[in-house]
Amino acid sequence: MKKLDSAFYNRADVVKIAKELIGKVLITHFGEVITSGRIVETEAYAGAIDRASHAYNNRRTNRTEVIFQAGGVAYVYLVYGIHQLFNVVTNQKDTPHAILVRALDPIHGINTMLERTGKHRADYTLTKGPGNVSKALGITTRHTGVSLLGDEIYIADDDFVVAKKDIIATPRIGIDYAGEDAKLPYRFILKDNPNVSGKKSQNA
DNA sequence: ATGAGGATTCCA
DNA sequence: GGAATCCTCATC
Repeated sequence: MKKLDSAFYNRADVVKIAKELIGKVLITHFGEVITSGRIVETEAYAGAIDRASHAYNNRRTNRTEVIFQAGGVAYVYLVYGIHQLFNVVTNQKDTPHAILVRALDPIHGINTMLERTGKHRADYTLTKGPGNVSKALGITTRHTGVSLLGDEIYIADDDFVVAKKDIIATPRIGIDYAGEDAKLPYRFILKDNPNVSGKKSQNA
């Protein structure tokens, strides 16, 4: 397993990186506890020019500041007062690009994921959807700003091969407020993977 | 100080 | 289809 390095995260094309993250492995290692899963769904958020992005128009607030850091850190925030969403920050300092990880195929630590989520069966809902990804891997808003080059949270390449034709681009989910930008094909899913979130009509 | 709204999930 | 739930942000 090769941990992705700063050269991977610091590139300029956030949409391309979002696509490349499909098939990579997201790992959390807190204390002695390791959980991981293969990334099967991502969404790119193109910063200043993207109405769907929290950093649209270079909006800098306490919350969004971490997105302006150089690529390779975690951006974790709370939505609906309930769910914590894990993002990967990319590009250079002051260019606020981020990629939301929306679904995983569980690999390691499934029993721990069941404990964390309070679920009783390891079915496809365990890491389906961005709220569930964070919950299963134990990621919370405390981890916003954590480096992905460290050992607590990181992404690795285990040489798993994803065929180009098995990666499908679609519009992003839950961003109707973004006007025309809501139509951009910035969401990537691994074809036919049961963990992928959204309705069937959103996965073609 | 206040109020509106959200990159969701779960159940009916 | 609708509630849960609370932080963030813009505005007053």
